[in-house]
Amino acid sequence: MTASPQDHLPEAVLRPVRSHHAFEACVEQLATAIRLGVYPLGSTLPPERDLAAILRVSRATLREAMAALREAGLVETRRGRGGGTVVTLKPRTPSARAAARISPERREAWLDALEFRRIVEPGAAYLAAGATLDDEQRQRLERAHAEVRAARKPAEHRQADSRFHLTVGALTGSPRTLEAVTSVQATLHEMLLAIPVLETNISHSDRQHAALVKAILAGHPARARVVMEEHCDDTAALLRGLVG
Amino acid sequence: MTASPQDHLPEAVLRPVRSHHAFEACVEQLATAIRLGVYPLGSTLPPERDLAAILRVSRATLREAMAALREAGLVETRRGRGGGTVVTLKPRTPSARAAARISPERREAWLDALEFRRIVEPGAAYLAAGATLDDEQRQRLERAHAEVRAARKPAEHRQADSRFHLTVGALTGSPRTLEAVTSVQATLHEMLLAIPVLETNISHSDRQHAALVKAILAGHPARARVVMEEHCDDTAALLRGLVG
DNA sequence: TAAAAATGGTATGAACTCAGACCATTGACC
DNA sequence: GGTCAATGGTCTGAGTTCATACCATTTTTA
Repeated sequence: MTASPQDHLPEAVLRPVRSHHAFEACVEQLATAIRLGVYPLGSTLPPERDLAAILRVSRATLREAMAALREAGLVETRRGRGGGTVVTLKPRTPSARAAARISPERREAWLDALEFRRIVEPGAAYLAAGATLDDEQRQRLERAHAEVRAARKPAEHRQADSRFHLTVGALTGSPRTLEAVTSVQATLHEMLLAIPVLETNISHSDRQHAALVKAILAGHPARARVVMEEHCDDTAALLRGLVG
Repeated sequence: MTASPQDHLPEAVLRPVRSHHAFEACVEQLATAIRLGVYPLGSTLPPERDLAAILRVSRATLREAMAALREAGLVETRRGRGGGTVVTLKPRTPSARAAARISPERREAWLDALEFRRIVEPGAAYLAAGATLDDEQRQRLERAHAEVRAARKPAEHRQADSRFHLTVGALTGSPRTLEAVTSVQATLHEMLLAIPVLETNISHSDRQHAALVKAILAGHPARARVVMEEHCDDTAALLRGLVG
């Protein structure tokens, strides 16, 4: 039994406790959900009381977050029955804004996200393919895929792609896995908006999506994982070249 | 563009923002680090000011957490130069306490952790084997492995095993991956203490550890991943039978 | 032996968060 | 048209957390 902490584990294992301001964390989550297209343009967010319960936060705090979202132009709010908060943010066009200078820390975080994604999303595909899916779940996956194919503008395509990956994560039935996929997609989305990326090869990407859907619906975990790995590798290769 | 939120993603994507009390989160993290053996019996925690900085929390809040740890008998504190807070918690013997009744929610969370682990730890092994490791890192891995083999009492073996897996996570160089491994190991540790598990097959487990170390040091990612997958599957099969 | 340094211990006022109650507005339903 | 339910808007007092000092104790070092 040693009398000193092991190796350099301590510094690496202890993580910052959540950010001071709860309302900032709420803004973060809601803005991410909106940008990723979980709540698309024109959709209504849940009532404040419900959202507060979901985020485990007081209504007062949630309302601060909502005010910030309103301020930033992501949503608008109407009172009264049938009212609520509606998404007004149009999906941004990728690379619409010139890439701001990227801090080294952010660059590190981005590259880390790509590595983590290479683990998490293929794992999610594996789990989803191994799960027994009911008809509704199968339709959900096919609908998400159809929306990606149907999207014409780059901005819509980007959101539909996020939703597709989140849907795969949701099909795993594993909350932790979905949380990891969400976190990874949020960072990926941030990267794709900040980097003036060349037009991605959409048809190539769609062939991979199609193969993935097929493997999941057919219940071939190993196949689904390989396809997702290739998909992640292709995106990562493109992005790494532009970031690193 | 629809006018309603997509599918059932919203409920699944939005996560509770944080536990209300920052000091509870600190207690949680520190207690986990101590129980997992990151800070073994007799080791000294970092000074309060440093810990507060690491956890991004005020010293006042950190001290509340420390008081709780003292209260619970995990640590003792001495003042003055050369003083500090020392770990006094002896590692618990697995299944020393009769299994308390396990709530359905906890059971769900545990099963979820096993699924997530099946993704994360093999992924970490893959990354670690693919990374170029310097001599110190290689020695760290071998030392962690040696400590597992050297451990005689079940309680010490349990901690050494945790540290071994955390070490693999740390070797990936990916903060997100290490965070995921830490979270998974914390839940796994909780399970192993709460369930009156049969004596695990230590020699079997050690053969897998040895194969894993070999694959990582030799730089064979695919091999490392397969070995870790089998290792996770074996543990999971054992635990699932007792939990589910 | 005295000073300095490193550590935990204490105090204070401001900012944040919470829970719960109540108010105001609007649309749905009878 | 009237009633009511669902929704956002407001208020308040208590509990938490923070940042920043300053104090007390012990060991190291000059």
